[in-house]
Amino acid sequence: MSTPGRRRTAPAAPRERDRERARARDSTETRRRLVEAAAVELNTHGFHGTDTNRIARAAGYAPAMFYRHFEDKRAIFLAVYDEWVRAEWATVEALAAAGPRALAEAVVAHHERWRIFRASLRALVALDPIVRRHHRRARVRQLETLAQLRGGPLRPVDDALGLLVIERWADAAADGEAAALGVDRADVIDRLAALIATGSRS
Amino acid sequence: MSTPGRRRTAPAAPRERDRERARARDSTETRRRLVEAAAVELNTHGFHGTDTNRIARAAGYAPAMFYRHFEDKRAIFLAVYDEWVRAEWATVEALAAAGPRALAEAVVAHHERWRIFRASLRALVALDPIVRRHHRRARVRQLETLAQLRGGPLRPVDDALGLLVIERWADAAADGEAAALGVDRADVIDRLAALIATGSRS
Amino acid sequence: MSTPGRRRTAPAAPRERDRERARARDSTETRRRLVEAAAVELNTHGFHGTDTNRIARAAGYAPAMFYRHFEDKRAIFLAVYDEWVRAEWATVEALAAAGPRALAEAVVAHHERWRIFRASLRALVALDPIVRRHHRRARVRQLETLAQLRGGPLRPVDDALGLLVIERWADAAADGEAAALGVDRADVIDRLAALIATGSRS
Amino acid sequence: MSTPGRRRTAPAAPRERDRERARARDSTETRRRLVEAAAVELNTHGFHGTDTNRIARAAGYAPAMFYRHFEDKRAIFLAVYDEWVRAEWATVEALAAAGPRALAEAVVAHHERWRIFRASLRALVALDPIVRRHHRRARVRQLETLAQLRGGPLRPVDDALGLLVIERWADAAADGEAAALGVDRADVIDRLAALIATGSRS
DNA sequence: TATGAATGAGATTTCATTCAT
DNA sequence: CATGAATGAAATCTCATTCAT
Repeated sequence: MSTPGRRRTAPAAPRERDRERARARDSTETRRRLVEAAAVELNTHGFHGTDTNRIARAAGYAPAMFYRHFEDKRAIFLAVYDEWVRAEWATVEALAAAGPRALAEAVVAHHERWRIFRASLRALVALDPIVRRHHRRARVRQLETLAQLRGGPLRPVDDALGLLVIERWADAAADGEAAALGVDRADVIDRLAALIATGSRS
Repeated sequence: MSTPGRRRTAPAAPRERDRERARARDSTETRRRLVEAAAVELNTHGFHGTDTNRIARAAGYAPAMFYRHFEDKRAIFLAVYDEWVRAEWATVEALAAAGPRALAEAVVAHHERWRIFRASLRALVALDPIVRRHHRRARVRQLETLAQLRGGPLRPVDDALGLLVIERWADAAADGEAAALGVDRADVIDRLAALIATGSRS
Repeated sequence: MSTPGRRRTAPAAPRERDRERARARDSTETRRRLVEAAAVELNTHGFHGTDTNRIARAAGYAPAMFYRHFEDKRAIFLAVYDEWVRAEWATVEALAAAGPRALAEAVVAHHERWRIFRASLRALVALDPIVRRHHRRARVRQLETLAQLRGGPLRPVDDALGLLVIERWADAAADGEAAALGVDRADVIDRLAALIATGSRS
Repeated sequence: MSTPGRRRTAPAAPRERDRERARARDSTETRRRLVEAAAVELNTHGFHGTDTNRIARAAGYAPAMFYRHFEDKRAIFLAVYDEWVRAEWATVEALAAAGPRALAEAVVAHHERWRIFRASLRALVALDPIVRRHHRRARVRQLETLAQLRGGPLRPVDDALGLLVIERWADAAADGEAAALGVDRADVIDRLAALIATGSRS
């Protein structure tokens, strides 16, 4: 329409939602909720199966709200990724003392929980230069953390290739690929534990 | 532009065209062309960035032609995948005698060529049950081929986990991930060669 | 959704529409219909009040059809503009021999019919560089046609400024602006006729 | 960017800010600022390209503030228009004694400054009845002022059509339309001066 | 076999406008 | 007076897929 001043809808505030809404009137909290909702959506439908309107709705907001907090879908994807990394390394650090087996178990469990999300991550890293850059920075940090945990200096080749193997095996255990190849979860965890224990000298 | 229907295929001289047409009357030839075109598209834009109309046009056909040969986009994706596996193992078999280094080199090169396609593959394997099933069957066959190549019996855990490592390292070398972690292509190939030589006893 | 192969709707062909449809299966005819429908929409709601989905629907097509024929809304706007210019000059040429009064009358009538469309045109010419360029080219051609009609050589300043005055007065008569200033349609036509007769020596 | 709420206004030093705040407590001052900001926005992006949130932000306020002072976007548009008319006639009156050339020059300069805004004005006048009514009232007043300036009685047809020509030529000079038709600014000003000098007896 | 035209359905994104404080 | 958060409602554009010939 060319003339201004239309408006048709009467909002009508649903009773039950009021308290939620009240709490949500805080920008960082809103953002947190969006990220949380996005994590679930992305981990259920993958990046391309997720739509921003649904993320917003799932978080309890109107579609437009999404764009007040994130430039686009990729941006929230990266936010979820950061959160994911944070959570994984929190776990790893918490279990550092508990020994390699516990660590291996935790890593696999973490990958199990985030199976779909991780699949999208890998695809986007290959397809989207911005995601790639972001991912690589995080990787380098992971490597440093790993070296610190091990207490030794960074051994580029070993640590890097070892990290990739850990990830790959954890993914394979997590999404049933290992099982499909006749290797069961426990076997993978054994190997992972061994790998973590010795470092990645293959 | 206001006119639709941008063609991408070169028209070809009348004479030659007739012969092409004649050949094209052959259903398998048509299919082959579609798969070939799809391979390029998929390996350039990824699964979600590829559009079936473009595949058909790139192969020299109208959009509807696509659906005479493939149920849907996934179907042609799987056809490309099969072709990809075939090509890889043809290479592997051809080089089996040339020693582990040559093999490692060839595998990395192959992954380099198919970087984008592989990224989509990994994502779809996680997201789409049909792709997953298809992929797993191919994997099992790969494992058998591998054992044959090695001349020994199948050692499930070692061979399976080894295969995953080969793939992962080859991908990492192929898409620059290794380099980003401070490991250069040659290092990866060294390790791959070593891995292939010993089998996967890590 | 991330997995391919959904499709839910059964099209159901409305009986009565069949013949229309059949005729429409011709690209230039479709384009013509879209332009025709766009002319009506644009001349009713203005450029910003017009939506491409409505144009397509009004022409008897699904929204997507619009984009097979026009890059965007501006493109169809320009197509309508071209058609408008064509129609106006066809009229002018047809009436060239009928004398200045008849011409003046016809021009005002034409502007009356296209009042809203012209309003958008003027705004877009100022705001959109591409529309501006397009418009200016058409203007130069108009000037040449005008000189030819008059039988004399092009007198840049007189002809150009005269053309602007013709347009402005015709617009003013057409949209009631003249009336609001106490000048009625007939007066404007008198003046226009005089102006056309003498050329624009003010 | 993933964070919302890009501010455009410079924060201003604490001291000075207080005083600004104090002044801003004055409702008319707030209104004035909004109108000023709106003038810039409207004259940069046109009516449809201007967003009320941006107007408010540019004026140093939150979006909601806009709606405390104006019913809707059209309302502020009309306020800017009034201001525009006021400014133009102030100029005209100031230069009345300076002769037609100076006047013509000033009018063109004024239109140059407000090129985009005027384009939106013309479109809205045609499309929006309320803007139209408003505009017409202002026009009638202009006509009266014009007659006063000239010192003679109102000659409806001549004055009205003359006013339209002045406007049209000034616009054409202002937005380069004249130049595109091969008439340069100086020529337009000559003609305008002549027109102003004689009144509009064409 | 082959086609060009056609489409339903939706995802992304924007904006005028209101609400709770 | 002033605000930041929030939103309903759409418009643009894309794409896998089918239809009529």
